[in-house]
Amino acid sequence: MRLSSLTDYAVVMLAAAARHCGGAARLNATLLAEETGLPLPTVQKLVSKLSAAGLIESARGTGGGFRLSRPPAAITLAEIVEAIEGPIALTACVEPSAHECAIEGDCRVKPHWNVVNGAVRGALANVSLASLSSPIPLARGAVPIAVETLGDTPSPNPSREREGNLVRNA
Amino acid sequence: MRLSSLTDYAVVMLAAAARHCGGAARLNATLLAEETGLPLPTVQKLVSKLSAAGLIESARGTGGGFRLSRPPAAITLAEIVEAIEGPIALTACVEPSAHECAIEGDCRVKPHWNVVNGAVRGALANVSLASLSSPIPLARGAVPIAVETLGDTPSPNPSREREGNLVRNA
DNA sequence: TCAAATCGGACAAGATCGTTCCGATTGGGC
DNA sequence: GCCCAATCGGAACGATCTTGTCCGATTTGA
Repeated sequence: MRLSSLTDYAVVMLAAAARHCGGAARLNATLLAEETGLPLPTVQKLVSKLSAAGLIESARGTGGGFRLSRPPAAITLAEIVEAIEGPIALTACVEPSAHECAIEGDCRVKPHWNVVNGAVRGALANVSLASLSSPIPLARGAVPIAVETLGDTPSPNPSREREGNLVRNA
Repeated sequence: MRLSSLTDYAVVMLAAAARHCGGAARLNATLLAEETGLPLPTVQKLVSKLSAAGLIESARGTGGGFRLSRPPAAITLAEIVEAIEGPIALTACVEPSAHECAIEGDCRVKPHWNVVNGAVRGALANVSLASLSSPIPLARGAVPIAVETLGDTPSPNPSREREGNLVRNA
């Protein structure tokens, strides 16, 4: 239930790019690497994936670089996640490709996964890059926030630590 | 953005348990392993985690077994996910433990992650185990389904295949 | 006292993730 | 018209995590 680190980095990088004249100016990977604190090769890889997904337009050669292909308000978090990690699919069931789940027709759980998957994707699609780069977090009315029993479960398996993440500035 | 396989198996296992007299009868791991097609050691590991999380009550010794500690309608999908994978945290930012994200106070993206994380968790908390084991998927009114631009992005990186999943019956 | 069943830890195999390096391509300067 | 510099793009490597399995310890009923 965690996004990959690359997705996290991509959000930070795109948010930084959105603050540069709303994506109108042309940026290069070196500049953004210095600004965000991410390693340059990592930024380059992100640029590759985001360009392949159509979220940014890149130009090669001297003085080249890239810029957002759309205004930040028209880019959703769901698109960023899908650009880096592929289609949003909580389980193998909801992916369109064929899977060898025995007695797929009789599975009573499978139909529900599509609903849950759509709900999760909707939560991500409600967040735009523009709101992500704004200084104050505005709780959108369309996003349901349900954190009722968050302090009940006292960290079932606290052995799941991953401290080795890259230091980043944003 | 994908749940682990063990979480998928836990849902299948609990849904099968819920269908046994609503969790009133006492079950054992061997019976459920045969019924779901999951390997017995995997079911045993799941029973351990779910018992530690308080979702099921287990009794040792001859004639022992386990049963749901609550009615299926009172167990949510979010709780199952947290029991197996730990707290729901899309990024390292939203976890309560301290992280060395440089200039955390100046990060403009971090506050938004809490909102997004709550929305995703809310989508999972709206699904109960009872609805998960019902034959017909009822789209709950509280769950926002937004799949507007699902066919636009033509599978950015289709190399993400994971076919080696266990065959399961549900 | 024995048998049945859970509980906990340990282990190897596999896949995935993150990083780094190097080649291909393009545009400007001479 | 040619060369050089700067950049994107793809491939490969190592590290880390997850997964699946097994075995011994503990507990309870017959």
